[in-house]
This record gives sequence, C-alpha cells and structure tokens, in this order.
Amino acid sequence: MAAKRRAQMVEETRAKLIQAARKAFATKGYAAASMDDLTAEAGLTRGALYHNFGDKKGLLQAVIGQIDAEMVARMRAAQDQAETRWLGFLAEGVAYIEMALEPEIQRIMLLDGPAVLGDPSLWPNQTACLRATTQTIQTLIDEGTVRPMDAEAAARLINGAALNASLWIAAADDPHAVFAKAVEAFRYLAVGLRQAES
Amino acid sequence: MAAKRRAQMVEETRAKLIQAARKAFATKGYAAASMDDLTAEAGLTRGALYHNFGDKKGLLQAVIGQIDAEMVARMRAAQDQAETRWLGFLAEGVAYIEMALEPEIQRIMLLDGPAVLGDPSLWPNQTACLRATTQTIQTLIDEGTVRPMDAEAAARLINGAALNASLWIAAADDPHAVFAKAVEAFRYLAVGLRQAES
DNA sequence: TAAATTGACATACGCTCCGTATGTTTTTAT
DNA sequence: ATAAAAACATACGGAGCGTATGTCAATTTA
Repeated sequence: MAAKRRAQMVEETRAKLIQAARKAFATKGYAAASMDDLTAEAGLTRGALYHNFGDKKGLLQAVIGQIDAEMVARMRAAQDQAETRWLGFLAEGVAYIEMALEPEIQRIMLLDGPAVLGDPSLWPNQTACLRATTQTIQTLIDEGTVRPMDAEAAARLINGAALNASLWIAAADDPHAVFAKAVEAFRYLAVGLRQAES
Repeated sequence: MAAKRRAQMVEETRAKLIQAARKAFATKGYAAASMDDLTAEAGLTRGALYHNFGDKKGLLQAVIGQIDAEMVARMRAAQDQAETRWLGFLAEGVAYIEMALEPEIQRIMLLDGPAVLGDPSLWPNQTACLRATTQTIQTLIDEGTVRPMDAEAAARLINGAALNASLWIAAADDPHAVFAKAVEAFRYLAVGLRQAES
C-alpha cells in the first residue's frame, strides 16, 4: 500500500499548488503573484513548486491546462442540449462568451496566458476550446449548413469575436444590457458563414 | 530663445525614451525589458524615466498611445482609397489584420498591453482603432447597408475576429496561405452584418 | 543683473522576488 | 540492510523596481 501512497501524495501537493496558483493568478495577476505567498498558502515552500513545475511559467501552464479542460466540458454541455447542430454552434459561442466573463478565466486564460506563454495556438494543449469549435464548424460544412471554407479559420475568427465581446461586457457598467447587444451582433456575424439557400 | 529650449529638450528626452522602450518592449517583452538597459540605450538613466512617466506602466502607456495613433492613420488611409463605404469597411478590417501581423504591434498592443494595463476598452485612449471601426459601421447602418444594430457591438466583434486572425497568421508556418484563409473567413463573417436585400 | 526657486535628471539605497544550489528525510530498489 | 533516488525544505546570489536624495542648469523675481 505504501507503493501507492507515494504517487498519491505527489498528486495532492500538485493539486494544492495548482489551486493556490489559480486563486493567486486570478486575483493578483501572474506578474504580481508571489511564489512565496502562493506556496505558503498551500502549506508548502518554493522548493516543492520548482521540483514539480520547473518554474513559474510551468505552474501557469498547469493551471491553464486545468481550466482549459473545464471550459471544453462546459462548451460540450451547451452544444449537446441544443436541438440542431446550427443552434448548438450558436449555443457554444454564447457559452464561450459567458465563460469569458468570469474574472478567473479572463485574467488567466485571456490576458496573462497569451502574454506570458505566447499565442494560445502554440500552447501544448492547443486550447481545446478552439478544437471544439473547429470540429463543430467542420461538421456544419460537411452537412451543407455552412459555406465550404477553412473550418479552423472560421473557428478562430468566431472565437476572437466572442472573446472580445466578453472583454467588452466585463468592462461595461451594465453588463446585462451589453451582453444582449453582443449576442445579437454575434448571431448576425455567424449568419454570414451560412450557405446561401439554393 | 532660451524660453523654448527647455520644453524642447524635455520633448526630445521623452521621445528618446519612448523609442527605446518601443524597441525593448517589442523584442524582449514588457516583463523582461529592463529599465536600466532601456534608459542606458537612450543615453539616460532611470531617473529621467521615473520623472517623465511615473513608473514602468506609465512608459508603456506612452508607447501604446504613440502606436495607437499610427494604427488609426493607417486604417483611415486604407478606408479612404476604397471605392464604396462597404469596401472601405472591409479594407479597414484587412488593414487591421495586416498591422497586427507586425511583431511590434502584436507584442505591445495585443499581448502585453492588455495584460499589464487591463482591457483596452478601459485605456485612456479608448483604442482609437475601435472608434474608427465603430464610426464606419454606424455610417453603414445609417445608409442602410448594414442591419440596424449596435454599432459598437459589431465593431468589437469584428475587431476581435480580425485580431485573432492576426495572431493565428503570425504563429503559422506558412503565413501567406493562412492569411488568404483568414481574409476569406473575415469577408464571410462581415457579410452577416449586411442588410437583407429588400 | 544677482539671487532664489523651480524643474530635469542622476545617484544611491532598500526591498522584493525569482531561480539555483545544497541539505534532509522518506521511500524504493537491490 | 544498505544504497540510490525522489520529494521537499532551506540557504544563497543576483536582478530589478521604486523611492529618496543630491546636483546642476534654467527660469523667475527683485
């Protein structure tokens, strides 16, 4: 039984560090988050951190990987409960906007992540979100709902539009009203992708 | 004549610092750019920097203000030489994508800027680019080319799409091919904004 | 024009923080 | 049972930011 204790303990400390990092990065931002404070709050020291993640950027990567997985799950959920594929695609976009409204996701995934690790498309995970959107669009192209075009290109632009919408909403005085405007504009934009009726 | 010498010298040192900062921020990134090295290359010390810009973020703001002005000028130029307003709008978007391909703009305006200063919509300048796009869209709405909708919302989503397109292109192995795909997708998206023919 | 004051910039200091190098203890392997 | 290795803590050095203080030129005032 001691054979498993080892790996389990390691997994626990990694989880503790990631959780503490999520909190610190989200509230203070990556640059202002102190590794000493961070590890202390997890009941550890910087030694554990450097042993497990190499450096500060490594820790950020781990945090991003965790959040990314959660985002994909939520996008799938939104898509699955839509009636048609097209509506599922729209729901996916709206779900993305909603997620990007959360301060934690905004700060870590949208602001600090790209600044520290470079463009998300180069990340190890390849931002699973983007893959999900690309796959959805490809399916819509195959079934003739969307014009024949590069699915990844469409996914990237759509994601970018949704992303900026979120940043806008988050900074607004009246998020609710702005959210409505953004979703309306988003639907119009998406319509541009559709195949002209034959 | 000595009355003007003073202000002129100040303006020169500010210009020197901003130029050195543009170079350093663009090549090393904001976080990795050392104020000591930066000012030394301008033939000055950190004293001048803190006196003129308050702190490191202040210097970044000044740099962003300068670049922003240049971007607006280029977008206007692209729009002015188009035949119709609608084509001018598309040209504006393409121009934005092209500009965002430049490493300096990408690093400073798109990555470090938002991460350090927060969302661009909260910047003092209010990113003049966005204003330009909003105004263009509003004109198109007024003349009936574009559906009645919130012009700023449309501008933000369009800008976001163009932005992500640029980041994608910049990270690609074959930028030229990807650029073509991105522009195609961009045009389709934009069509979604157009008024249905009556 | 001479003295005083303000402004522009340089120098010096302390503080925080990151990364690494070196221990120390517990587990795994032989 | 002893050697090796892993997990984590402790200790050290270096870099960088911001501030406080100093200095010199330029502008103002008398």
